[in-house]
Amino acid sequence: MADKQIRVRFAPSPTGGLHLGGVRTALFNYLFARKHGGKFVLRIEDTDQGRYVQGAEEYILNCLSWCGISPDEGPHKPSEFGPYRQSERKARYLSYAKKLVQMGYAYYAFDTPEELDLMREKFKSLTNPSPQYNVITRAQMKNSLTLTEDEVTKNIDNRVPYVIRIKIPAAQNIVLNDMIRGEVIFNSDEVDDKVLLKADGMPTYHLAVVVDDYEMEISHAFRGEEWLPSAPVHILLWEYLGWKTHMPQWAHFPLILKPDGKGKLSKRDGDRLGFPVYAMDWTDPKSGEITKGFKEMGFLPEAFINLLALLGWNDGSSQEIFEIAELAEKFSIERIHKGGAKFDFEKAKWFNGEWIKRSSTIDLLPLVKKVLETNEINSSDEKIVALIPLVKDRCQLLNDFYTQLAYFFQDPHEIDINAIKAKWDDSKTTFLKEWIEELKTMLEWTPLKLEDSFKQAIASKQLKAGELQLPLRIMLVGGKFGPPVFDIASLIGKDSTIRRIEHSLTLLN
RNA sequence: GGCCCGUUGGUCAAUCGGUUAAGACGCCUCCCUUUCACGGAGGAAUGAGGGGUUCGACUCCCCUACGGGCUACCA
Repeated sequence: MADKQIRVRFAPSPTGGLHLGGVRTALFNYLFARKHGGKFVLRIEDTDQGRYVQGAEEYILNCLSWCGISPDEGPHKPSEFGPYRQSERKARYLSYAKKLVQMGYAYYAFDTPEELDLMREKFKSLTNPSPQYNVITRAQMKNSLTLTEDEVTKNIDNRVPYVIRIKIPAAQNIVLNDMIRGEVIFNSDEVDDKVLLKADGMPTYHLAVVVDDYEMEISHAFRGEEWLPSAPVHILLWEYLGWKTHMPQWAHFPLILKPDGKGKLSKRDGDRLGFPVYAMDWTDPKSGEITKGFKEMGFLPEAFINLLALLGWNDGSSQEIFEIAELAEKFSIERIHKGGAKFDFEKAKWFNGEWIKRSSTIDLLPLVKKVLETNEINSSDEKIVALIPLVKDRCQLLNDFYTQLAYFFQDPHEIDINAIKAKWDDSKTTFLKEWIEELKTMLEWTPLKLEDSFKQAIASKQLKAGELQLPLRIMLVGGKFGPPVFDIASLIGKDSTIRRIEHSLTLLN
């Protein structure tokens, strides 16, 4: 294994939006490949024609590309290991399935869905609510183990629909060596005769994953923990196909769980709790329904990757902010947790805030510009460049730049006038009216001059700066937030400053 | 129900037999700041329970409890 090329794969099925757990699996694969100088391949598991969704494959590629973890090989970048869509590899699965039947490791089964239901109903008991198709039950079903050879060939000739099932041996220990969990032992009596080849001629995941991992020379196979129970089927298949010595090293990643209750995180939880679950916006081609993604929610890909990497993995130090190259350097499968992690959106936002703070103005410029544009604010680059340093410490999501910047471009839509009213009186109105007159004659419109002017005027009226500076801010920006007030006044200009004060004054009457 | 995986503060988590059980998010207090953030200093908060093994267990073993996954001609 040491001298073998490291090859890993991410194998999503194109059924919809790309879940953050999927991105993390892709990321861990990518990091492992980078760390060991291997190849990261994308394989599309589109064997379920009923669940296939138009556009999902391209969308997945876009997500990975946005995250900066584009695969080295895949349908978009073929090499000698292709094709990379399982639907395009159909013929191979059939021939391997037949080979397994010939060798006695699999068999034809002609049971209809109704007959399967019937069987499950018949064998159902309190102690066994979901009977399997296994050593016991297969003897009573319609398959090439119970039928005569003639009957079987007749069925096939008559195009009676059939599936091919693996024939799980009785009373055998199947050992999985998992890089994260160590040795996991399964008893073959507990695993059922999984369908390998479906009636439509397509393989199930079980067959496809081992055929493809073998043919694509995958050295390490990583996937979510939900696959652990079917691992014995895959191990048996590697053995039966005579490829045991080529079997990849397995690792089953812990699941990403719902923040509140129980269970793995789903798209629904995001909708319910108000945070994204998909990497990017996903539009369902049938319903047209849009599901929000991290990208559109205002996440930086660097932050997204960073927070995902730390969900179930750490380098053993207390460092939390990593860029992708550093992750690739420090990553190791052995340091991945065994237990699932609840997703915490607050912490996710913190990561993003850290990355915004770390990003340069120039890197932020196009992103901020876009946020402003989607809110119908068009501005020169120069102005945005001047503004970004003023507010970026106040933004956790890119979209926060809109709230933090809008009042530089337009008068505030809403003014928290009640916050002013509470401690207002005529003397303050008078003061501002007089100060406006002074502003009108002001030649140098700089923060410093403005502050001087304001403070001197205040002093001469025997008022306190604190009592008027906050109201002034609210008049200019609409609320209690934003950079130093005289910076704002200076940047929005004389006319806007005076207009906004006057407007608030009329509201106060 | 069965099988499998897991279990350190509310959350993410360090520890790989000997520590006052790190750090981070969130929360609270204070400082900085006549706003909000950022930053700084503090604070509350953790080994599921019970048995072993050991001079010594968060760490190793067993049982229980709890959580999760799987149990499709879906992946």
